[in-house]
Amino acid sequence: MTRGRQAPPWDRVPERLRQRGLRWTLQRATLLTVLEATEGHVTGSQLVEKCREIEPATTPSTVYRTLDVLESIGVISHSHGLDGREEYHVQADVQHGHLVCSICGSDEDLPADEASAFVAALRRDRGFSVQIDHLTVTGRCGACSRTARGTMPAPSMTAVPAD
Amino acid sequence: MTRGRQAPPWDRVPERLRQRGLRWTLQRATLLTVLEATEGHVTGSQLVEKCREIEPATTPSTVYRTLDVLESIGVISHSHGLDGREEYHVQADVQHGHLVCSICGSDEDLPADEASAFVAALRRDRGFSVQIDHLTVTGRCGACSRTARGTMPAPSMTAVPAD
DNA sequence: CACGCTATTGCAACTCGTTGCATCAAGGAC
DNA sequence: GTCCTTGATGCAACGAGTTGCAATAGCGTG
Repeated sequence: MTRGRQAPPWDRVPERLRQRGLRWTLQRATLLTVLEATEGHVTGSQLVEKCREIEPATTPSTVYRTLDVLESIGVISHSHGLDGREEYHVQADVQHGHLVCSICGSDEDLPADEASAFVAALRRDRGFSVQIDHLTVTGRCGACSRTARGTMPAPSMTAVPAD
Repeated sequence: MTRGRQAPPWDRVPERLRQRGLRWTLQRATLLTVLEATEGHVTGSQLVEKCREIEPATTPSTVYRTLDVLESIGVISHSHGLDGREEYHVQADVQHGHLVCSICGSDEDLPADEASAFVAALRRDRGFSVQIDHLTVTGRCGACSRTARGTMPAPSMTAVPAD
């Protein structure tokens, strides 16, 4: 999925911030360094830890606030995992959502074009413009659909004796 | 919303629990009472509070654990709000997901049939069976799409001319 | 280069949920 | 009715994030 696009999303971030009256600080540089070295998605707390490896004085609140800022200028985006926990990922070349399996926890990318019809319909019928990068669809992945016996009424939970 | 269906989802819950070797307790009765009186969605903490109005001794952990149990037998289901916080709702007659606006926070129901093509495609192409009740789509609602001028940085994607 | 405005930081306190554990009690067996 | 198994409860400690606030420090100005 590494098609074209020359400028990485984290390019010229300091300038982009300053243009908006925001500031470039050591803490932000640290976080950006971590993000540049990150592939796929990470949770907020993982980012805090990674930042601490570089800069032990890193504070959670600063990281989370910086993540918000970076998201606002399009450097990253976030969605929510199975438990609603935050998942950040650097803006990929191809916009995508996520398919998370509520049984095994697997997480497949859902390229924007696979959801385009759905997105288009929502825009047409309701004027609702979907933020695909924030979309997380929960359900049962192919493997688990075949494995898990039809025991469960809704693929809601992971376990339960059920006897 | 209240089409056919004779048996409410919370009908015969005690029996259904016992059939699985689970138990019917005062605390569970309290929560069920609250749920029966609830329309739409509620967050976990709201449920805890409502339970406390009836039974002040209510403990959060018990409520959350009971919610898990009730979800496992299909009485309720949950999805995640904008901030990833839990949103519970009693199993409605019509299965639905949610369209949450990241600007004004509005939350429209998305009836299952409006997503059926999307759901069918995912099952066909990937064997993934979507849990529609857990689906929360984030984006801009119709009103905000028209109103929101580039004022807000928030909806990362959709806008952000980055300058 | 010094100045001043205000964005940013770090801390502490707080909210929402989760989890380990010892204790309690539902409810089936006899 | 009493016993006994094991599910359920309450508590306390914890993890992820958020927020108010006073102190700090970018960075545009003059």
